[in-house]
Amino acid sequence: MSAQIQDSKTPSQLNIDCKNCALEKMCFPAKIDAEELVEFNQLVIHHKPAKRGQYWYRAEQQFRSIFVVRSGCVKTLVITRAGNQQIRGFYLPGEMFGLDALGTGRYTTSAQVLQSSSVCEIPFSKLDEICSLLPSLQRQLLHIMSKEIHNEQCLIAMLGNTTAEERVAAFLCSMSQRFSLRGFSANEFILGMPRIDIGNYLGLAVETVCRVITRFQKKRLLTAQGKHIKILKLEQLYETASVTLPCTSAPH
Amino acid sequence: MSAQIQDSKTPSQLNIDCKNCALEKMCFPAKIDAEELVEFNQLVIHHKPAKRGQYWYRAEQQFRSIFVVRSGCVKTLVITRAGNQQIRGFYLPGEMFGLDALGTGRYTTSAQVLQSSSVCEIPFSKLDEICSLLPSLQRQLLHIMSKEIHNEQCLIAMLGNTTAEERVAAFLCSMSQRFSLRGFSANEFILGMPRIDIGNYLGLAVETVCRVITRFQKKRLLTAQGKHIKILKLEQLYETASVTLPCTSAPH
DNA sequence: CGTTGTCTTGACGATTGTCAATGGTTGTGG
DNA sequence: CCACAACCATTGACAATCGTCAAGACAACG
Repeated sequence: MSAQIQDSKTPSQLNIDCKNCALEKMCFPAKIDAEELVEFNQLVIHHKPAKRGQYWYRAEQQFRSIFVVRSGCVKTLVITRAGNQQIRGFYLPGEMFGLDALGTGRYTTSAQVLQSSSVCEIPFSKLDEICSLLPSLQRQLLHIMSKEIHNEQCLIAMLGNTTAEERVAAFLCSMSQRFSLRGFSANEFILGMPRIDIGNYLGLAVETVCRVITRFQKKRLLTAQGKHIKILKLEQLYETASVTLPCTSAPH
Repeated sequence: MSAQIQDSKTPSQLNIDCKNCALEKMCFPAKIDAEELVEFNQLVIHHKPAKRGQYWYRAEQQFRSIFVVRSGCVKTLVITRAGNQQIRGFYLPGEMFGLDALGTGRYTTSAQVLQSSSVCEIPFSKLDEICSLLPSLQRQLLHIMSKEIHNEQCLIAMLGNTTAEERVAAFLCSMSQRFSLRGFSANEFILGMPRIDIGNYLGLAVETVCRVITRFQKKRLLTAQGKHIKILKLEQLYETASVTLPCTSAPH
């Protein structure tokens, strides 16, 4: 089952350069200098936008690349023994996925496009070569991975909360934070994923997610029209989330 | 608040050598050669056993070292806004903690001794130096971090389960696996942590953890006498856990 | 403009948290 | 070795929360 995105159409590279990318400051090459950036740019595959539902890789496939979201939203998931999908993470612009495969040599999750999104692919064999020449890049990679660990610890914090309100609040705070760190508004954003995926991710039924959001609206903490979220009382939302945020993905 | 373990008594180094350590095969220097191991061993601080309740580091403190559990059990935790502790992870012999600090330069959790345990400390500044000389060690560090990411994804999987039975089953399976990977029995082990910490970790009340374990005993899936767990039907426990395990810490 | 998927709400039953009580375990100091 | 004090594990009763089922509104998309 070679079910990569290349199956249906072969996406060619776009004429995009790391140097001009809006994400440059928060992406992989954030701390390397101009000359090195040119070199780095050459190994990156800047894919054309991919449509909803398509896969960047599937669980068990051999590790080949690390990916960075340029726009849109990507989710990672596994299929449980019962045959259900369980969502492991959402990735917003500037965030990196595929890192978990580095240790085992195989992807442990599948990565699927949620909103149509553009993604950059960094083949690891080449990255590894370059890293051994550029200590700063090597260090940058370590930092990104450490941040990833930190992010996941924060997700764990979120899921460790016992009540649905705490979890949903923590989820929204984490989203707010991630958007904010990428230069978007911390108070108003469009969620890239449907409620059912949020529920799956948080270990809650869709209906519970909806009801909690409705409750938050009645308390005037926020307004929500579908995926469009506007947070009115961020501080109070953080209090509801209870756990020690801020947590997620600072620019690398 | 300099609340490290050194406060009460200054633990001196033990006369222990990485070369003779039972964990050598699954620890940090697993893949480096004999000469390099000597060098590596010199930078490791082999601490004397620490007592229950003592801290190895606290959240917000400046990152200085990575730690490896040699024996016993260590938990990492944060204090929530409400002033409660939330447990982020348990670390068994051969497992490494403190990795999340690498990116931010500060520990994001506090690390506290559960069962009295021995720990090795690896000062990072020196490790960083050695790593730039030994590419194999550098690569090993990346692998360890990637594994850590994978582990946490598995925890996320566990917490993403909606029912208490699924969560507790997943927790026990994960423990079974981790013990097994370290050469202990997969079916019979002593949990290093009290029920209340398991509950906290899983987002469940203590009583629920107890009741689920009692239910498992009635179903003859396992027997439990306090912390002593004996799994009778591991396969069925995995089915109850639902999520795709195996997941945790393969030897690095 | 219909089709499909998503969001929202209500009703009800199952699960889980809270409170309270009891017995067991572990560790400490005499 | 014993006695005591913490701490821990377990169980029951009851209330709150959450999942399930069902139905309808809304939105996105071809």
